[in-house]
Amino acid sequence: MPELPEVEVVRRGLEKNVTGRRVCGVRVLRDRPVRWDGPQAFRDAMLGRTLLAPRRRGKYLWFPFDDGDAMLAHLGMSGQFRIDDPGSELAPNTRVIFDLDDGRQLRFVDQRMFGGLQFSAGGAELPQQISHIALDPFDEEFDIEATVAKIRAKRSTIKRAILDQGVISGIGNIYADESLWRARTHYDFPTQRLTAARARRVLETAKDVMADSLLQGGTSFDELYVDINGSSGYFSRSLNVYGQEGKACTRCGTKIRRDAFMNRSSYLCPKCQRLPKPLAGKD
DNA sequence: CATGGTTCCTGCAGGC
DNA sequence: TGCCTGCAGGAACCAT
Repeated sequence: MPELPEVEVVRRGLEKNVTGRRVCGVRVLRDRPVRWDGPQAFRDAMLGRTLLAPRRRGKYLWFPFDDGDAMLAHLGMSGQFRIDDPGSELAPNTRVIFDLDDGRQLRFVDQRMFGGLQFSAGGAELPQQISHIALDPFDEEFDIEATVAKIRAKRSTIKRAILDQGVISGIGNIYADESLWRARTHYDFPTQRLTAARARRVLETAKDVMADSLLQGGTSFDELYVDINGSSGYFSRSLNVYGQEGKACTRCGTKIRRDAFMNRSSYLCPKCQRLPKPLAGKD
């Protein structure tokens, strides 16, 4: 599932391959992933545009045009960008194809179609559609102390807070679990009871985990996440808790547990990651 | 307004 | 064998 490191791997691949290219053809094979004003309008808006180096905030990616507009993209669960020769076989679930002026194609592939593409008028610097998305920890302007304060002010729990893209962007279920394990913090730790030091540690750890993953090309479990050439990353080998139910914690040997959480999963070491003592009750 | 639950999608694994 | 259910999950959307 593409989270920040996976999206960044894709962005880097695209940067090398689409920067300066002009879009001279657009084919929408499936309407659903086009999240803007219908496929025909999208096609018209994209035709003839010259792409600059793709940019990223959190899990969002956008292609600025040389005229100030942009195409905004999100990979969702299973989205991929591929650069291919026009004659090559289409990957299953290819949704949109862009012909580039160097004779190659940029293809958007997405099995589950949680991802999508949209046109963003004036969005080259920052698409207005994502102005509510917080900075990610790799952004030069990311303010860790402000983020710590934001988290501690919430009436929620730590994992919900770091998954909230309006608080800090780029973190999904995998890196949330891995970060909380490394920071020895339970996913349900109440945000209001976090010390500033613990909140800071969780955020610093999240950046570390994602940086480590980036060095290995991201996390891949199957064909659902690959880079622009269709290759997988290797970080799945380094996972300590995510998907490791029943295996021994690499720190203490306790069996990793899977809890249902937010209609999905949370993996944790029940010994390393504990809840704070309950506050004295009113009764 | 803040918070948390629901929903969109497809393909695959596991049970019967 | 084949059908059915559950599960994977980002984020928009909706209800409280």
